[in-house]
Amino acid sequence: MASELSFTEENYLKAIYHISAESNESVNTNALAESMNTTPASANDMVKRLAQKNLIGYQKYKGATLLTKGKKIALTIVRKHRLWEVFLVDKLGFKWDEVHEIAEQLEHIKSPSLIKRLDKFLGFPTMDPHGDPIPNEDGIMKQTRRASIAEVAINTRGIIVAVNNDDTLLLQHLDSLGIKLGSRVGVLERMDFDGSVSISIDDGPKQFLSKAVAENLMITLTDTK
Amino acid sequence: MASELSFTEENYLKAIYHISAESNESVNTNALAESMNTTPASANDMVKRLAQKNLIGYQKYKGATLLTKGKKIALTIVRKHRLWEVFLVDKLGFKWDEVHEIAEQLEHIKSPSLIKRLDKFLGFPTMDPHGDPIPNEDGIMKQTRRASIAEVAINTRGIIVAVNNDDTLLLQHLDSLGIKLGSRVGVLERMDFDGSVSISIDDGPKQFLSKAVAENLMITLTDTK
DNA sequence: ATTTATTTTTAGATTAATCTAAATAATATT
DNA sequence: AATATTATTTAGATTAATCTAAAAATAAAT
Ligand SMILES: [Mn+2]
Ligand SMILES: [Mn+2]
Ligand SMILES: [Mn+2]
Ligand SMILES: [Mn+2]
Repeated sequence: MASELSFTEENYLKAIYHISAESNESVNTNALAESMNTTPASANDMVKRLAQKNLIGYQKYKGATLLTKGKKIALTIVRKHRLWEVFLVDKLGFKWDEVHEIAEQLEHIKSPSLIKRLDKFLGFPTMDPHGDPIPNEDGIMKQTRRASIAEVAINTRGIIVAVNNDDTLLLQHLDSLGIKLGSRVGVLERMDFDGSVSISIDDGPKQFLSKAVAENLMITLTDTK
Repeated sequence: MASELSFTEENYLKAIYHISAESNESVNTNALAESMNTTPASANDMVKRLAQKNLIGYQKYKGATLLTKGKKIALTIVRKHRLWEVFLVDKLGFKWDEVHEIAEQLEHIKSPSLIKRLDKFLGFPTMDPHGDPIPNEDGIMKQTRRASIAEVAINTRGIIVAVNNDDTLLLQHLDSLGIKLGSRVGVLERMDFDGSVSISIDDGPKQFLSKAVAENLMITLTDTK
């Protein structure tokens, strides 16, 4: 049977999913431990547990990879996390930099019908407040083509669809600049010296972003004119 | 510091609250164990833990009582449970007999601002879908005067505000009779032989209720005419 | 190819929450 | 008052999840 996973097991599966989504490689113990804010010994213990349950593939010294069943669970957690974030922002009026920790708890509520109804109540959203795609019930999410403002060509225009960083300080900085999801961005100039860029938001005045900030701002390419 | 209670500790506090709400006596080990679906040994262990934390008063062989701090926590859990039940019914369209188990999970989400916003989003309700009062932030709830249909005088009129039983079979039976919270009831007759009663719902046709059903239907007294 | 450094795994402890079975205390019954 | 019954507590184990410290394997550097 499904045998009901613990919150901890679910969180590990999600961490393995997120880490391997970037690298496409098997997830090594140290990276997993760091992501989970725990020790390599603990991560190793859990990896063995999850392998036992046929949720991940694991061989000694060779890291972990999600198996079909584990990946499906991970995507369900991601789906719930992002749907709840939409609820918190759209319905309860939270700001987008306040919702992650609460969603971290809500994502573990076990009730398929709850998520079905929540999805409908929210109007079947495809993106969370940070622009990350929401997997559907089958774990499929439409991958929008993206690039960071730091790497995009001059004169590129696009729409901000994601911020690759949950750091509250960054999110608040963006708020103060009037930058939010859905903002239309034009990339005007790039200083080769430090990688900083000048941009305009919604055809407003020129503003400057450091490379560190620009790297975290993902846009969909709409127009290169 | 608050030191963050576990779900289990919260559930025990809530159970102690509910059991002692009826009897006004200290809660004995066996009753607590039964309510928690566990063994007396486990309940006894937990009672010692909670006493250690000054949440409950406890002396060997003399049962447990909530202390100020523990009662406040218990009432917060009850508040969250009932607010979430309102959400599930009013916003997501669940039926009132489907929400308890989900609320049992949601009640443990830790975020005061979430509950504040949820309360506002729901329009500051004072009753949950089963007619139970929702404690405010200070743990105060307005106690409506209630009586069961089984004990009320003939010709009493009132509004159904609670069903004293979570049994799905009962709740479905009531649904089939068109009886729900907020229904206006007139008590027409009572058979002394078996305690069954005839009533009308919302001035509709005469319907019969067994004593067992009538006992679980609580009304507020509006009119004795 | 050795040596050094890093990563990964194991061994052994700890804490929360639970259980079974046995012991003890409190009640109830003769 | 002695005995039987019931309620409560303790003793000893178990499981999940975690840790520290030590051992083993792999990778990197000389
Ligand atoms: Mn998030
Ligand atoms: Mn989580
Ligand atoms: Mn309930
Ligand atoms: Mn609960």
